[in-house]
Amino acid sequence: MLTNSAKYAMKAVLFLALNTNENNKMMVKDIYERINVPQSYLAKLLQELSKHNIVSSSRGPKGGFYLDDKNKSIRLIKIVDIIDGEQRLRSCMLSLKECDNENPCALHRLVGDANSSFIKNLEETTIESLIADVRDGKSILPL
Amino acid sequence: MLTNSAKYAMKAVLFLALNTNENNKMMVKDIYERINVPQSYLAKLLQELSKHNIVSSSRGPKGGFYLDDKNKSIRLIKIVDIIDGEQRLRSCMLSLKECDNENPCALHRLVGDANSSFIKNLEETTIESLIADVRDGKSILPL
DNA sequence: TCGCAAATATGACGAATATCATATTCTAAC
DNA sequence: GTTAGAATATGATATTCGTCATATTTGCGA
Ligand code: FES
Ligand code: FES
Repeated sequence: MLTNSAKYAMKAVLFLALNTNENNKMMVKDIYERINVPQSYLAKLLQELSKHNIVSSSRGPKGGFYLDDKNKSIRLIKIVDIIDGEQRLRSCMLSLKECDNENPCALHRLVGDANSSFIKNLEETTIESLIADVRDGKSILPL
Repeated sequence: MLTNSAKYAMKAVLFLALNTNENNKMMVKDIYERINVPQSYLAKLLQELSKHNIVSSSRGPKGGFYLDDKNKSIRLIKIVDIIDGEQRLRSCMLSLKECDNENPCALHRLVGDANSSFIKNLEETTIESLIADVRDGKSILPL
């Protein structure tokens, strides 16, 4: 479903959303232990996300990664599409084409609307709204 | 979610369920094109499934793979657990532990009951009942 | 302006998945 | 029995994913 890289990226972005802003940046070396992602790997992922403007960054002393308000309004789907590619999440269980409700493969009804509703949720949910749940204690940021 | 191998295995088993029985076996070389799976790869998968008694087989002239009635009453989950291992399907979106509804991670509600209901369906559905849909034209076996 | 602290770029390596190939073993049929 | 046709066992290779390491670039602060 999601690759490990995408999960790490999510954790990182969510963590940044909770702990940073324009005036409060964080460096890779201060993040990786908190979210349990290998340091260099995290660096690479954040650089990739930065290149695509999902997260913001600045170099030099006092530099680091952070999320500004614009970043926080980004939808989750962008993260996984950038890290995993757009295909991975959307391919059918049996063939390699996209799901087709008209001509469902034998497994289609087993997965039900599960997958498509998951995708839809990713498309609709912004980083911002997701972390609200964490702040409210409705969900947690594990590890 | 499912590995490519698991998808291939599913296709193969479903195909065998539709086209074989004790008196009507099929060889790898007559199957692989029909389900669009590389020949040697399919062979390996079927051998693995055979070892675990998901499919039946016999060697020598007139031999091949097939599904008997007992095989057809097997539940789909066994196929994926054997090919992918039991963990893969069941790990949480963000951490590596199993999902916990008490302490849901930030993404838990996005995937909703999607994943767990998919697993449940796999646990409940037998090969037999699944191919009934194909026979009835309710679903297809793609590629 | 200089030096240092950070991200960035690049690429090497390892591990798991996907694929291919071949030698061996079993067995039905003659 | 012998033979030929099939699965089986084994392992080599390719590709993708995950991880690590390092040289380079950029910009803040003294
Ligand atoms: S058509 Fe195959 S999962 Fe939807
Ligand atoms: S607790 Fe993370 S997906 Fe369920």
